[in-house]
Amino acid sequence: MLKRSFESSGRTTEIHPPVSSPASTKDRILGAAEQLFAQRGFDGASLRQLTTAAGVNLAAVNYHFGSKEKLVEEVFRRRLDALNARRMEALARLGDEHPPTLEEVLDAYIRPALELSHDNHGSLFMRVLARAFAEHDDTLRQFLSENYGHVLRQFTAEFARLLPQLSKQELYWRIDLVTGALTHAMSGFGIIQRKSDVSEQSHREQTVQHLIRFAAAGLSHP
Amino acid sequence: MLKRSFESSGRTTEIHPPVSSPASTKDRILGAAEQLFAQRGFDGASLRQLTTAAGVNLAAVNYHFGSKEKLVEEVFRRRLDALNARRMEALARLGDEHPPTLEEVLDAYIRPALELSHDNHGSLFMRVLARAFAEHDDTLRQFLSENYGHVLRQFTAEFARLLPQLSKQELYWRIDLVTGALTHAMSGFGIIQRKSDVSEQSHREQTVQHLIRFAAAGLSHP
DNA sequence: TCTCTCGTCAAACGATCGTTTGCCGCAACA
DNA sequence: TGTTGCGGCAAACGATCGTTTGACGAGAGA
Repeated sequence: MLKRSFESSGRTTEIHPPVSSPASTKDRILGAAEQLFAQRGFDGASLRQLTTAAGVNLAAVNYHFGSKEKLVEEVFRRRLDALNARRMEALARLGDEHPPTLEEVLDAYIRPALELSHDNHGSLFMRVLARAFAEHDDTLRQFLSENYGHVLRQFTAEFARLLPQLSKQELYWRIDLVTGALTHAMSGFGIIQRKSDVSEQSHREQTVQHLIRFAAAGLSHP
Repeated sequence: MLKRSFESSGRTTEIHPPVSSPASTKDRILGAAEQLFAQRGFDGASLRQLTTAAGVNLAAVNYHFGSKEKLVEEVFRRRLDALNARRMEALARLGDEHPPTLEEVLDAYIRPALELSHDNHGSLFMRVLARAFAEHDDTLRQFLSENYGHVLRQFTAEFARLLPQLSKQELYWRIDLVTGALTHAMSGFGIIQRKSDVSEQSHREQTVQHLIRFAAAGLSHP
């Protein structure tokens, strides 16, 4: 019957994701979609598998999201809105006292992503993100560029200020390589085994430091 | 009717790929498959699109390769056999006179891949490879590990010898990050625009040096 | 109480998928 | 000159895909 448009899909009524105890149909779909998209890809996961896993009717996806493609976008939006907001906050907080160092800027970029990838379902989402990078789907790339391009531009400007010796072309090159390394690592290829004698938190801190030092070396080498 | 097994598929009669002027049906399929897999993914490219592009009958794929999955493997095998052979040759050639440097080992690993990615269809194949990394398809990963794992192990051993200060865990970590960066870059994300005033060859040489220095910095930073 | 909207549901739609079938023509070989 | 087997072809197979439909019940508002 009535189909709610993508832009007005309840974003005023519920600011934060699930919270409600049994989880709404929309949130159950989003959760199952994230998991199945990560495991089998956007095309590989069918709406029938997805709705069965979520315990909802097949038609629910088209009713609540309009189409499978819109569902994909919503999966991204739900995570990336929070992720990039935290990145921007962290970056803004840096300039308060002194000009930030390269490692501090990298920390602002990397730490929110790593915290997300250590969430309950966050690591699944990082795989989804890696898939999106590998698939040269223009529609999805345009969506990402339009909605979150300003974050990358802001960080790029910061890197350019910190690495004035690099030409624009060189800088873009290195940022691209760093992006590839981080995406690859955080999508779960990097088998970051936590030893049983270190806490979850200290392990994460070690990983953050590891990634930051690698990225800093790749960006600033002579 | 008769279906030739995967292992004996004419690898004795024609050592090198196409060469024959109008190209055999098998090679036309392989070429079209490489292109379409790169553009639309393994699932996204249908056998009908593929055989139409190749100018062959729909049934030809199952006749010559047995199944779509076997075709995927053959696409990989055709490129990776040559690629990894050249890598191993380059690595073996290094030890002749003096113990190799880190940059020389990286050169042996990177240069063959970059030359492939600048080939006619080679760059398409690097995209296929990036997709394979992103898709956590166990069958495909096992195939890659079984057939080309020894190459990665050989280079890893060389890196371990050159970077004795790193723990095993640290070394694996860094190799993984470098792998992600190189895969990402060479699959065509890195927009390596060649300026019109430099030759193709000198541009490639610059790119090789760029990647080597980035990888060396990431591997050996304190 | 009547009406209308919303969410859910089973069922079906047409399209497309990978694979299989049976037939045909050509070339090699006896 | 028959026979045999390989490769190509159109056509169809059953399965699965994303999407749409129409009916049904619960709940809010008049």
